[in-house]
Amino acid sequence: MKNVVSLKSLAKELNISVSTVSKSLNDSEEISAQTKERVKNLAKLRGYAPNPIAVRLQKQETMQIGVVLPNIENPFFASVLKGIDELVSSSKYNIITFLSNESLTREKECLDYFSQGNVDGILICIAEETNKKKTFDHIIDIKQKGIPLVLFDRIPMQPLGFDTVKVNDFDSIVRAYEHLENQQRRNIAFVSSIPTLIVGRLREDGYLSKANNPIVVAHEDINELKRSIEELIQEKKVDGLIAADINATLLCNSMIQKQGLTPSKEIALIGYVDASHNDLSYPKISYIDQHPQEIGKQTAKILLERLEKKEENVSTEDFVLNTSITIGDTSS
Amino acid sequence: MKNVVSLKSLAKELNISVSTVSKSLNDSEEISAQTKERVKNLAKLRGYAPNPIAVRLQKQETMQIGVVLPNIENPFFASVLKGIDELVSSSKYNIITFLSNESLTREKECLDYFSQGNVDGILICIAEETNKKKTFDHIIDIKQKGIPLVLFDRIPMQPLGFDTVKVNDFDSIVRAYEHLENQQRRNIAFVSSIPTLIVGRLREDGYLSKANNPIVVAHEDINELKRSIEELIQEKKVDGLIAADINATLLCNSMIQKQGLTPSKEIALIGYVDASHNDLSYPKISYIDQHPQEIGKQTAKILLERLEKKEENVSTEDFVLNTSITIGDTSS
DNA sequence: CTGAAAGCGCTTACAG
DNA sequence: CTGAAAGCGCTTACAG
Repeated sequence: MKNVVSLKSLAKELNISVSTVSKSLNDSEEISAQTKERVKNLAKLRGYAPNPIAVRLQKQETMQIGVVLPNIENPFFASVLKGIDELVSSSKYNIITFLSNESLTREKECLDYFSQGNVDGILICIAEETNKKKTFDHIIDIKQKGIPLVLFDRIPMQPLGFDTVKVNDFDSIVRAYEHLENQQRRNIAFVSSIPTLIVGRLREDGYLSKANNPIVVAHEDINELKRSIEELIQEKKVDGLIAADINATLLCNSMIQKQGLTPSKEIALIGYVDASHNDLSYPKISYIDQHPQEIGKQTAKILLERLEKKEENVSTEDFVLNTSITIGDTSS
Repeated sequence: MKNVVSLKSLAKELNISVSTVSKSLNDSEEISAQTKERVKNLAKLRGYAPNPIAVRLQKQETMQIGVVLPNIENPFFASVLKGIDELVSSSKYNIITFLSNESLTREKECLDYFSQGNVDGILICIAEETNKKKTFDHIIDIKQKGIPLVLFDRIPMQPLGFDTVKVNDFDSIVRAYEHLENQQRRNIAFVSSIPTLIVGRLREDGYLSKANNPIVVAHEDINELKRSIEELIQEKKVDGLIAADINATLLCNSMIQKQGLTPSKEIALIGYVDASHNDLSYPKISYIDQHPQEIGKQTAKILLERLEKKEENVSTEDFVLNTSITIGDTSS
């Protein structure tokens, strides 16, 4: 029903062989200009498009790139995906998107599927559960299959032997700290809802490297975190907050607002937010911009390059992208 | 390099024919239990997985579903995608995600690609540009190809002959209006950044059906909208705001906050927000919950059913899902 | 310059 | 119960 027009049907109509039709459409040197013309004209007329599945079987390429995202509802990953899409959509490849929903089991299923010959390359940010359990065998296995894979954002401390793309988390927080110091903030606390996540630990380390009397408030449970932040603010011992992730940032801002404090007066805040959302809000929260689209683009770029040159033994690279600080109303 | 283990290699190792191996692995009745055992054991031992491309070519199915989203950075669509993923990932299909980025041209490219035999079914929300130009030929063309397609969210007024899934936009706003009326709000304005979008018009119509002295503030340009909202609030002639979309909602809230007004006191607000973001914010904005994941699930469900029974001439259905109102701090 | 043949890795009537 | 053959729709050495 779909592709009634095939190489065979074109060949029959033109009274020539399938091979000649195929070669003509692929602009082979072997074929006379005249024949090519005839074939191409009819092909256009009949609206011929090669059956992609057949081409892939023949070429032994899937033309597809598998992407595993931990959580599409986190705007960070949505933007990363947009960046990936921008690069991939202008290549010959397509994206198959899988969501691990932070589950190790699901992540394994995704990689299993991918490694069964369904994709030519893989882009993955590991799930929270994977991060916690430090189980990476299913990822390392991909190497045996000869499928290029690029890790992004949450990069395990131990090298897994793949290209990686991340931002300078440690430095980002150091610079956020310095920014608050320049605002004469002297009692700066660190608030996190991702204490066990790799990026969360790096950010905390950045904070600890600067703070003389560190105050760290960290809970994975949002309600607990909320209560702790509330206490922290009510005690009035801090005049600056650095939040390690979007949830912590929103909670900090929310608690400050609820207390009726003036943004950036009694207490300054810098953290991580969704840029487009933040731009339309008041107060605009000062934030560390990770340029998620750039992360996506860089990740895709590396994979596309790998796919292009297909050399298996090239050593892997670790890309570290820079963040920038956008100052809003909560620190000025 | 990838699939060194194939039916052929298994057959050779077992000294039986490829067809017997194939049938054994597919649990054919024709094969003896003993042979099946031998084959399956070796297959497991060698880690055999059928080459998906070859299977697809044979079965004339791609096992893939194409999804076109206008804007992945809008949390609404991110959640819809999550809903779609939830259903599709437990089926035999996979999702190929394309982003139209609100461009008609890009949307056409996506559908062209899909219709060239790359997917078995399509899920699409049309781009803003498509909506504006009312150009739907590229969508209607899909019907000739016999590929099932389901439209969601932005459903053109004129029927295109496909299944559709949307929410009751008109009624949603009517109920939001009534909610504010119950709060003794008497001068309720309508604020929109999507005046030309189908859903925006329906929402506006809902508002107009209720308001005696309607005040509509609508601009696609965010900065203009911002100025207009500011004026509207400063004039102090309204005590209630209904926002038609996430951007309008955030701007309204931001302007109210900036004026130092107490949430829900001088002026009430209800609109559209990202639920998870809103839950962590203060003030929590009262909002119309569209249950985007449910939209995604319903959309995917319909397509999967179509794919299952493959009847071509079944009449199409229009599904209208209900929204609900979640009351926050901005109206109580 | 054109075409017959083999093959990509599978499935499935059909024969034995 | 097993296997040889044809075919899914292409591509590409190879012969002519």
